[in-house]
Amino acid sequence: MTRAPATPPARERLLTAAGELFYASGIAATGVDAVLTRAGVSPATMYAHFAGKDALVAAYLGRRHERWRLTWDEVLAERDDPVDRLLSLFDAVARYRSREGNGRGCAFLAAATELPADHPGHPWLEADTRLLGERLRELASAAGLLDPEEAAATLLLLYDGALNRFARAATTPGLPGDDPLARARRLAAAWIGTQLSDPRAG
Amino acid sequence: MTRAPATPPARERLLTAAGELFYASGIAATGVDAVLTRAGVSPATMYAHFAGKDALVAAYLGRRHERWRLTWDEVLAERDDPVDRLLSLFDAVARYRSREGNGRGCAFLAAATELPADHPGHPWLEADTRLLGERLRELASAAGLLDPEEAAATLLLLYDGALNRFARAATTPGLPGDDPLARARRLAAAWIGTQLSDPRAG
DNA sequence: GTCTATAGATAGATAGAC
DNA sequence: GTCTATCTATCTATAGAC
Repeated sequence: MTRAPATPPARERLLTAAGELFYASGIAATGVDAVLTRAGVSPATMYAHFAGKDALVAAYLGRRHERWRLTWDEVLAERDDPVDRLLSLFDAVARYRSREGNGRGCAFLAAATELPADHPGHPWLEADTRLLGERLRELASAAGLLDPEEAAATLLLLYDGALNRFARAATTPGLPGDDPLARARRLAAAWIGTQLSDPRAG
Repeated sequence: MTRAPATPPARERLLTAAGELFYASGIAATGVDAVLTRAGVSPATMYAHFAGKDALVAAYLGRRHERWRLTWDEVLAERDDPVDRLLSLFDAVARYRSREGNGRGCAFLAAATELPADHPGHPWLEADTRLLGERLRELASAAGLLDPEEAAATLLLLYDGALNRFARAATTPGLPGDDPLARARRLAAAWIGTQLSDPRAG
């Protein structure tokens, strides 16, 4: 076990700076130069670690996906009740937010608007969506919901809604209602209730 | 009444081209040059009509806001039942989409990620959110819902969710469930039902 | 109102030394 | 692995003519 250096290596500082700037100001609008300045790294060093800006963007998205997945894993490991496990999506977002402070909504959806389809970071956007779809289907199935596909679609809708509301709130204060995450969870729980007692409702 | 020219004037062609490119590829990623080429307009002409790219972006957002508002007005004018009027939000989105074909979700939310807070187009992002909040509150109130604030927050959540699902579907096919707009409307209608019969549910 | 040609700023990326 | 200095392409914007 090696001792952690006082200053993280350049690659690490680059990813941290990229994560902050790309998320806060958008990917296209953030120049490589801004990332370098914030990281305190020289251009040559960056290009020694990453093939170019595109590769840095892809690494940023990959790291974000990984952290989100681990957070969700962590929350899932704490839940036993099948319905709680299905609703863990919203608890995981809350935990991720308290940790990483993503006050501007979903980084992957934002990136989806900015990146062309052939961008090297694009697979991570697909991975994010696939993870959500597959897990929600499995958890809905395990919770005994008759139509896991329908359940996954409903929870995904509420999840996307909550994240989008964060993005909205970041630009315009004074919106109706606060804590969209809690609201989305409540709505999801109520909907799941209707599915358990009467499979044809909803 | 003047006759419409065979070729729209440069200003019009610029706004059309900007609308297509900014929406499809993102604002920051789209150069003025690309807009000029698509519009078939020279740089000098563009700068005669708009102070700069920022002003063009603001005009693009303003036009989009106006068209969306008019579409919603139009749908509202066709509805008499108070609950139908509240749900008209989703019908208006459907009509707007069939007309303008916004297959990538909400342009204002996408712009919110890209534009800095002091950008001249920013007021339009706020106008979009304010329009949604105020109208939904009024319509919920007129529909006799006891807590219009709560209703507006719920419908806004579902609206944002549906639009985000479109953005997601544009990058990753094969998601659970289709037609997020119809799903959002169904969920909204069901929720409104619980509010009318029992004000404390939900 | 519209064009051609070009200036000026900034972005992404590289060379070569330590 | 990391730096300073620089190159080149691109982008926004302007000058001056028709």
